[in-house]
Amino acid sequence: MTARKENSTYTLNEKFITDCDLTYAANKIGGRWKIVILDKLGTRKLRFSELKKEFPYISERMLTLQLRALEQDELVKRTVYAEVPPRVEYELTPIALEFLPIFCQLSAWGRKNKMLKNNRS
Amino acid sequence: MTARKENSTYTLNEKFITDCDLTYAANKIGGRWKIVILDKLGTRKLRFSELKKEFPYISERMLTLQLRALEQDELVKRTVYAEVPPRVEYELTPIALEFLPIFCQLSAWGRKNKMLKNNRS
DNA sequence: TATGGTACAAACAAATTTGTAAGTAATGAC
DNA sequence: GTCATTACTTACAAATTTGTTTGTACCATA
Repeated sequence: MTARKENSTYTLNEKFITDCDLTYAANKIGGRWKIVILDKLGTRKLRFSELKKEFPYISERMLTLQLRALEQDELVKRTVYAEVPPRVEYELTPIALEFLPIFCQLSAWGRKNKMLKNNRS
Repeated sequence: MTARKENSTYTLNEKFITDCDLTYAANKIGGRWKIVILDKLGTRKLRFSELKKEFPYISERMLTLQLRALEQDELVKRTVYAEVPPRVEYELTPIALEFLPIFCQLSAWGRKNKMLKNNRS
């Protein structure tokens, strides 16, 4: 959300990349956290504090940032319950659900190729 | 490849994330360039200069770095022909080929959801 | 002897991402 | 009136990623 030079190569490259369907999708789930968060939410709704427990070392800041970004991209729906102490639940939207089979395949690739790598070292 | 603090939260988080099959795989193709490069190489072998033409604003340095990383991860095979002027060809390895169907699905997701977004704005 | 094309490498700089530490608001229990 | 709880926010700092610029090795050809 910081200001950015309009015509830096950085920005031109970014545009080029998000024009492509493939990398448009990839960017939605890029970075260190988004995929795991979506994956966790794939099994069930979770509150902020429950999510935090899933990732032992994530900072609250990071978790909030990622959730906000996912919300912005309409991959996650946020529901606030006006209680004290507050309760907030996060769940996947329909378009995020479509990612789940892809995650499965990625996961299968990972499982397989981690094994191959281990058997050689 | 730079030195890093061994037990920073950053590193702990990274370990946590690459332990997971899903994010292990995601990390192999993460960042701005790897997916597009693999995708281009999915159609045919390409030389360095041909790849560069595919991405109008990429710097040679970036392209080299990404190709090196992909080679390191055994997703890309590099062949040098001892000619003058030099010729180097890049092609996918068998394990990289397995990513292609996943890219297709990601691409389909992108196409669909970019359209949805455009129709609303 | 000078020039040109290919595929880089090195030094540096900018931009973005991720992490740290501290603080806030609301409210009901003690 | 103090404290604990939850889900954050803010200001700051560290780490990583990406980009810019300049330079190099190779030898064929002019």
